Amino acid sequence: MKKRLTDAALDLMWENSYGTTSVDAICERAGAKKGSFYYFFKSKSELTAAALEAEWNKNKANMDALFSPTIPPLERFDRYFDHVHDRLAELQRECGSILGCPLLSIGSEVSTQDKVVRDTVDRIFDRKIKYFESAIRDAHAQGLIEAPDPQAKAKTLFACYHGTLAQARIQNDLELLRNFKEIAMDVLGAKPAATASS
Amino acid sequence: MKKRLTDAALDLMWENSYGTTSVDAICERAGAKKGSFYYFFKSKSELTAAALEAEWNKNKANMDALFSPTIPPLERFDRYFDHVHDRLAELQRECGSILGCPLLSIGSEVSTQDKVVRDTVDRIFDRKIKYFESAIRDAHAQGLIEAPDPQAKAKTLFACYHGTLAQARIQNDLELLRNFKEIAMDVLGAKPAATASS
DNA sequence: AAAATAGTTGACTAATTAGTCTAGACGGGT
DNA sequence: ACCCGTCTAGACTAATTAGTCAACTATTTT
Repeated sequence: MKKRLTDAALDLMWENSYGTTSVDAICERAGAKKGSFYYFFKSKSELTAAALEAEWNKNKANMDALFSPTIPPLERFDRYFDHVHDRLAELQRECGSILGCPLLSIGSEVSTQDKVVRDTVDRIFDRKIKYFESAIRDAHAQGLIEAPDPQAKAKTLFACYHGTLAQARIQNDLELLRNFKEIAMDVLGAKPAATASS
Repeated sequence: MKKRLTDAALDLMWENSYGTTSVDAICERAGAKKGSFYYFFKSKSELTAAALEAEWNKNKANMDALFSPTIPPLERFDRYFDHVHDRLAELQRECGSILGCPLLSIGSEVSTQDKVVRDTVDRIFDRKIKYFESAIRDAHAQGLIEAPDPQAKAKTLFACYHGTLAQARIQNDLELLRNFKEIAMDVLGAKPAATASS
């Protein structure tokens, strides 16, 4: 039931927003009653933090696979961006909208008002950037890109990607994400032929 | 009074969010009563659209000056990013938080639910990108950067910048924006010496 | 001065909100 | 059979929400 509640919360907040997602609506979708909700979580804010952490845990294994050191470093990005693209396309079929990144949407919405959720978003962002950072460091070591400061480069690419996700959500346009691979290589300063075996 | 209402709305929504900014709160800050509100605007949603348009009009002259063709193209970006940085720093002194870009925060929050506001955000984004696009085209013409598709490059830089603004808001950290100039030049592919007279 | 227009007031509604509370269901251990 | 911790049920509160409305004032037009 705890899982049903966090799942329902994330679904609703991702599709709509934190503010417009009521506790009643979460309960209804989860098939729970108010009492259960407040048995497991002491507030909507805490549930949201738990939901974001749960989403992270659900995706972690996949992230580990996508960013496996066995894959050529720049190809990791290719696969990751493809994967997100495909998932957003699938969600669009279900709900009609490009939803972007829930961490960014929810984080940006509540950041000035809700410390618990904000800190959770912050923490998860940090973890995600580490994947970028390590792939960039590997790419640099192999001479595929020039990146003397892998962490800075990772933050840049991360920001660029999330900006694109946000735009895609606002404009409800998946097209922006279709060729983000090329944009990413551009941002990273990779030579066009450095990715695949061309 | 109409102006007082749109000003109040933008202030509150920028600092907090669309969802947590109530009509009552807007009225109180504007020194207006409910009746006046609904005399000028037929809904909270329409007021928001008006507030965003008003904010755009307030900034337009400044944007025109910052992106004046009389300024070397890459320097326009330098000045613009500096200007936004300074403004956000000033707002931080007033309210304690880095607020990011209201268009992105509000747009991302309401995009799946409010067509009026969403379309307004969309329109204003388009206008802003045009400044980037034309500066990039000029920079390309002068051989400062390689940008065969200025519009695509403008969208990329725009997305990257807004991603960084969003991160700055979520992490409440202005530092991310301090050296965005360098990041931008990196994204644009400008040679380090191409900006100033070094 | 009369009339029309523009703007203001604040009480009102009906719905929704997050969160509380008491009573009880369920199952495992003794 | 009994207890006890985990979990569920759903009525309840008190506050807040967006939006309405009819009466009022101020300003302009004729």
